[in-house]
Amino acid sequence: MVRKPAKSGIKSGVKVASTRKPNMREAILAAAEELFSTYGFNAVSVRDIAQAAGANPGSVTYHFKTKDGLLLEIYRRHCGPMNRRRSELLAAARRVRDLQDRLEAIVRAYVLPAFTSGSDLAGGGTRFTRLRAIMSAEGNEVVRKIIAQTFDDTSHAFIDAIHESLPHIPRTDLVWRGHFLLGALYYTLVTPERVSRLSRGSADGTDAGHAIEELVRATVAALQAAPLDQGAPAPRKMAGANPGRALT
Amino acid sequence: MVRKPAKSGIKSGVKVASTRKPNMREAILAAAEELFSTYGFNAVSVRDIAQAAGANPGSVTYHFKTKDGLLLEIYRRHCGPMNRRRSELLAAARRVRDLQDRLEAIVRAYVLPAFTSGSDLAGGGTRFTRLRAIMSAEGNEVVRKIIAQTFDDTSHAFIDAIHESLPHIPRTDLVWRGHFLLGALYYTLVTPERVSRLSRGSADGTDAGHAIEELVRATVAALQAAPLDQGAPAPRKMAGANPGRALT
DNA sequence: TGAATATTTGGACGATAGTACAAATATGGT
DNA sequence: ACCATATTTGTACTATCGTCCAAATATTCA
Repeated sequence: MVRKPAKSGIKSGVKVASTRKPNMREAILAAAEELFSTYGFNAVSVRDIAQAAGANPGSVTYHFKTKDGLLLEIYRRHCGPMNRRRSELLAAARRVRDLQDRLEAIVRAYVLPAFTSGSDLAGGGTRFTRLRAIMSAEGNEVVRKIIAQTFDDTSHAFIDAIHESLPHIPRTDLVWRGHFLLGALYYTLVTPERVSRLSRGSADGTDAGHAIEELVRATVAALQAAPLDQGAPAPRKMAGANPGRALT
Repeated sequence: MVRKPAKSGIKSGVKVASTRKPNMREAILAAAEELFSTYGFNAVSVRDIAQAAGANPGSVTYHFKTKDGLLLEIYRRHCGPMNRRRSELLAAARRVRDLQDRLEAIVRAYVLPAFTSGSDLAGGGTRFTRLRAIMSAEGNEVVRKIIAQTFDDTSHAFIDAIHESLPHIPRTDLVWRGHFLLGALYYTLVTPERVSRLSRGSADGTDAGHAIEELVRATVAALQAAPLDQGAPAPRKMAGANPGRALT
């Protein structure tokens, strides 16, 4: 890691009785989640995590075998609950009668679980979503597999639900717009203070509730836009759009 | 770096006469740009760059002093031309009579320079934009300063132009939607193959022209959406939205 | 050509990375 | 209390990191 000049108040080599962790495994997971989601996977060392958790570097190896294993466990922790919550909200949204309201409910069902932390572990919350954002940019190998087998199903379900509300728009366009939604969501969580700066203080980038509403409003409008002409799109390919890249 | 199992055809220690670089400095810059934009700043070592450029690790130090200096020089290379092109296109867009067309032209003026590579260096192209995307996620220290003093002006100019076309929408909402545009743009460049996969082959995520059109269409619609009620937004703050985070 | 300068080379430095492992300690059931 | 097991600790190993530097080589220009 590069940052964090200030050493925590713990003097090296001195035991701190009051800080004894009842479950070190959980403490390591929490510390890793926080550090990874802040600085990225590559920039954080196992020793950084151990120190932040008040543990010994060897403990990390003992509980999770490797650094990748630790990342894997974090994903395992959150993916299930988050997607389950999404499914619940999606099912409820599907029952909304008014088509306009239903579409908005669907989008909200997708966005909300990424922000709220549920029972502080269940949904995942902003920390985990921020982690996913960083991992998608860094293109981590381990994450790619988890995503493909965990999130693609959920994404399909949402696209399908949206397609039902907007049957006149080709699926392809809806896929693109869902893709844009995810990008906007990630970027909002990764750089919350930029909005504050650009709007000269009139908006607060750290106001999650407001961010959700803005995102939902914008996404619904984007989804409803007229589809592109099926005619003749530009043929040019992107230069070096490296094939093995990550996702979600 | 973690990937790239296959060693390039160059045998170690054997001179390759035909591959002699006339300008090693440029070769290093190109290699660094490609590697950084693919694997991120932290995951790529100076030695990786030197090898990819057919240079000696010491040469990198000689030309750019530090790894950060190399990154800085890459930004210097691209920021000027890209923002100049944006200004040109924005000026032209402002002259469009029809309000709807003008708005679309403005958005296109923002998006286009991020995709096209101009004279293969001038505009920057997808490689540089992909690099910016990754750097914003990794939260690099060096980049933060460059962004604040280089891109914020441009962003303001675009927000202002959009505001002129949509005077009934508060600036705050337009800032949010511009923010979402940038996130969508970044995410599209970072994970181009995901769209292909989710749309079951009917769309090609590496088709830059199509991506641009989809992005413009969606963004214009989002910008035109009715603003949020000024009423009572949710008060909750995002957990751990770490203050020192990057941007653009 | 020869001297001055610019660049490249190869090796080295200390720091830190991920991981492994034996010894020390804590824990829980009988 | 005792033993078996689970966990924590401290340390060490190897690999690689960014950076430095003196010598070797290329280049430029009077």
